Amino acid sequence: MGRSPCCEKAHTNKGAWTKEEDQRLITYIKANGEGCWRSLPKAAGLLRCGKSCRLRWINYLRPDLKRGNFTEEEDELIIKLHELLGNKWSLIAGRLPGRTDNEIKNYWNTHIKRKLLARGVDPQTHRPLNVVADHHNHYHHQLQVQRHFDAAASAGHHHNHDHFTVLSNSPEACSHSNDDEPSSATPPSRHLGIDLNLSISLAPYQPPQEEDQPGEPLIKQDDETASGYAGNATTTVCLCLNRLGLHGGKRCRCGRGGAPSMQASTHMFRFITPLDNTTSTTTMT
DNA sequence: AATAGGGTCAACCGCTACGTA
DNA sequence: TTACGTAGCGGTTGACCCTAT
Repeated sequence: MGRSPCCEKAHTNKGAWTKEEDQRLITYIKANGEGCWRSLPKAAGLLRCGKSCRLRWINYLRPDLKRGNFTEEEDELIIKLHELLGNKWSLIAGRLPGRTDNEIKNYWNTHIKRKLLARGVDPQTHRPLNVVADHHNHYHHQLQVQRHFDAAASAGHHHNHDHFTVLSNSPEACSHSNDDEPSSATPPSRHLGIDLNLSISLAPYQPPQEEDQPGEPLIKQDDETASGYAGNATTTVCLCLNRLGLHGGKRCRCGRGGAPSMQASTHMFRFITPLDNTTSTTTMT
């Protein structure tokens, strides 16, 4: 019955990490890099579950972590991203370099929730507490945006600061929003006041150089990021939903996504998101 | 000084998604 | 197509810390 445990529980430490354990983990990852968390504990000489090692590294030991208090700007960004994405902490964390999903989740639950309540705003719906909200439409909008995020996040970029833009440039892009949905009134390439210029990146987020041109609803992928790691090799990311992923430097041949015949311009991909029987065309550049 | 209560946050747990054989 | 293994995510827990009494 039930699933098998992720590791041998009988011989693993639990609870707080010691300095010695931390040092072992740091030393091992510096020498061998991240990855293969299951086998890492044994290789590093740690009596820990692989999941525990991964969590410890990601949430505490990673050298690029920004420790310390959240700034007011970070607060507001988290609030806006949460309004857009809901409890997608890893995606929110991707927009806040040096912050972890766990840290943001904790901060949300301990500080921001209270802050919003003090403002008279419901932390879940981001609507005034005295308004009976139409949650369905709000959820629907979030879901659709999340599908875009999830799709790209699934390309294996989870903790590498994926950053996306949902460019709601056309009425169709927000046709699922109800009238009081804030996004319906936001100008192109901005959503809830956030620059959501969409790109998928394995590198830390860099703000876009210039405004995007108005046009179709877009999910944008930077040229640099389209190449995976910022380098010369071009690794195409296919975002056709069923075949999402990296294709080893070759364009996807699924016929819907990055097939060369689909688009004359380079780095431009399209995919169709069959959401509730409406066709949402998304373009990748 | 002792202690109760609340706040914070690191860590764990269970689940899902995805890759591969 | 299916089964299995692994990585990652989000919710929850509990130990520790701080403050008020």
